[in-house]
Amino acid sequence: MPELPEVETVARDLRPLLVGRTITAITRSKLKLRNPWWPAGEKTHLLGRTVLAIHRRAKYLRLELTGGGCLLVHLGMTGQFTGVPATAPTETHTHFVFDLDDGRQLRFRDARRFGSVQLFADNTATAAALDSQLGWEPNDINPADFTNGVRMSKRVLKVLLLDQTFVAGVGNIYADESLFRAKLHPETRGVKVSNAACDQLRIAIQEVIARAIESRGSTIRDYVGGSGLRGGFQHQFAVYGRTGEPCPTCATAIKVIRVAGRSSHFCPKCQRKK
DNA sequence: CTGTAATCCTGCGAGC
DNA sequence: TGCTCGCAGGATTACA
Repeated sequence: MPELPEVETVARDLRPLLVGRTITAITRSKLKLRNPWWPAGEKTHLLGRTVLAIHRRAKYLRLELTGGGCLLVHLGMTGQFTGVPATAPTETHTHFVFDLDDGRQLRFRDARRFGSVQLFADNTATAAALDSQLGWEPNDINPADFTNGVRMSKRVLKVLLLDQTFVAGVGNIYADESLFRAKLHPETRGVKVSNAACDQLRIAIQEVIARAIESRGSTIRDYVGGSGLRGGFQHQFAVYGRTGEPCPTCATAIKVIRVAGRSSHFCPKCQRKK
């Protein structure tokens, strides 16, 4: 599941392959992705445009183009966004192929089509619109505002961490790993969390995300980086997907429950509900 | 405000 | 061996 660390890895991988390259051709499958390729009123063109920069915000990638436009990409659940030699065989579920001027191709592949690729005419406006809809980047959380936000909320912590308008970029895996690291139960409500525990949670999120980026993200099944390499952080999971296995701290069996429709893994001894 | 559930979609593994 | 079923869960929306 591509979350912030996976998307960041794709951005880092793609920068040396894409920045300065010009798009010379586009091939597209007929199958619909989550959002329209040409959003209403955004008609512009992509052929002949050069990639100026690649930006990541939360789980979104934005390719800034010459001519003022941008390509906005979300990997959804199973999306892959890779730069490969044009001679590489095209795999099933490839929905976009962008030919580049150096003999490589930028490809978007997504079996379940929860992802999207959209072309916007105004890069600046697109960046601003994203910003207005998203909360803090984990490495840019305001500590006092974070604590206030948690303590003013009656929602359970798991739901709060998945809320992209609060902290942006955390998904199911890193929410569970962060809560374990902060020793907080996923069903504890924000109002019940002490100031000190809020600080621990904020730091836990930042550390988990940073460690995951260092390991190039997590590959459960589908995820690969921008050069096609799998991630490595799945080998460092403390709780996610480890139901019944021993807690790394106390060896108690990890439990899984459903919170807001999502599987939530935790140690019943280290993470007591408050 | 908060919560629940449905929606989009395919692949895979469990169970029979 | 081949079938059905449940599950995976990011973002959004409808509804209680």
